[in-house]
Amino acid sequence: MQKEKTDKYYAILESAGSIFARFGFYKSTITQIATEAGVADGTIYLYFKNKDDILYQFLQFKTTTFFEKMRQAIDRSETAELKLRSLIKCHLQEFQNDINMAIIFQSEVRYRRDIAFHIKDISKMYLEFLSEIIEQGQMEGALRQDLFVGLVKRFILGAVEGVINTWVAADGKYDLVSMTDPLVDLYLNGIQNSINGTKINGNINNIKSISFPKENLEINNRVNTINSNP
Amino acid sequence: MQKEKTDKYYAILESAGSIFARFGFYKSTITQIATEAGVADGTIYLYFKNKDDILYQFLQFKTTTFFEKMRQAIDRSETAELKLRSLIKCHLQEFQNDINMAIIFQSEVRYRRDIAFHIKDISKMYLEFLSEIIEQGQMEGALRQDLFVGLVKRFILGAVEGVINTWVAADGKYDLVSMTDPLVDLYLNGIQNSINGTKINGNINNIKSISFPKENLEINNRVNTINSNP
DNA sequence: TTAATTAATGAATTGTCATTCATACATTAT
DNA sequence: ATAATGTATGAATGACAATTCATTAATTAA
Repeated sequence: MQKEKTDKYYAILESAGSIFARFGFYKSTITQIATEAGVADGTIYLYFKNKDDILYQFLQFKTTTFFEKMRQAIDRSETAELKLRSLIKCHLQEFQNDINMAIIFQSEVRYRRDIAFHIKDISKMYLEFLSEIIEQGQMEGALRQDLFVGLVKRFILGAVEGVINTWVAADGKYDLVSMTDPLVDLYLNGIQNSINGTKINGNINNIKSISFPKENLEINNRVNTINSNP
Repeated sequence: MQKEKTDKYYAILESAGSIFARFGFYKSTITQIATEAGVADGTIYLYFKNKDDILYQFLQFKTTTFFEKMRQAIDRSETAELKLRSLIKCHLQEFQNDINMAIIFQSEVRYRRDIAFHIKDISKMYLEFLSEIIEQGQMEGALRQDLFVGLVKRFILGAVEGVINTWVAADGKYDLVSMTDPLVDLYLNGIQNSINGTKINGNINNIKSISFPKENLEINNRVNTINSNP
């Protein structure tokens, strides 16, 4: 087992990302991953313990970078509202930049509860960021005092994920990052202390011009495994 | 292949639901399903084409009932706001009543894009209900005119699913249905036309007494498949 | 009551991969 | 130039599980 993270290591990781995203973890084979990475099947076992370990390391690698960027995005902003906006924007941006990661996070991670155990729970850190922001917002007086934080943070995370799922289902054909402001504005008009006055409805209107896909686009070019005559 | 939907057919379906929910589709075996249903392995093939077909029929069966109830819930209410409340309540209620279905919908369906093709896209009908409600609300003047409906409906669906995922991860230990009003109130304060006056914040405060689980509860009693020494 | 038909069984078959490992190649040290 | 060490290969192995099917049991018809 190689210790170094060589070029080959990363080639295998990225290839695995693309294969897992395309076929799902269980229907992906080592041979597929090896071929796409341009190595022999056996070579994979010089760098990874087994198939599970490939997924595990992929997630580990991606989440590390992901959360570092997220932390920076938050710290760069002052007020809770700006922090929230940065967080969501960063989330959408990173997923847009790496659709394989997006697909794997949205489907594989939720599915594989055993993986979640090893990745010290991806959503946990995210939800902690959100708690932090919401509580700061309440201190500042920008957010309502009567919020049930435990619910609000799931509410926020769930909604971003819903938007990402739609984007993934449409094969990433439109600009995801431009959803940031309309989305945050939807949150705020729920979270924001309305006594506080002026709502930020801003440029919500002109977003209508973005072509959001029809629902039935979601079932495009996928392999059907229900055999009619087995 | 039997045509009739006998007791045995339903026994197998429910058993499959429980096994799939427990181990995930790929790690579930026909033998497990057969044993739990109290039949022989071969018997399953008298009622189902293959393993995929079991999942497919399970979803078909569950969604049919689910959407019938949902349609009724909506039609029973007058205003858009009440319809939305009924929809969400019905959703949470049905999932709470059948946690196996909840688990399979939340993890398996999103994962298996090939299944979505056969189930004419579960979320599609849901999103259509939401469109209908939102547009009615805009007609009534209860909801903002400047809403981007395509985004708003994903926003709503995503947030409910986020709340359900948390509940599932906590093994359904708390009352999910009681999340309805706090959740809808979060939506409304974003969607609701604020010129329209009186916000419905109602009893949002006392919800704090419900013990929402800590994030790290999400990784409880799951089987770990990453073998240290394969 | 016996024959015909239908339903159920579970051991045997079969296909599919993950994983291994004997062999070959490459690189560095002597 | 040769040995020693580290990498890479891909055919062979073995485990596992979905599916089949010859056999048995149950039910219905005559």
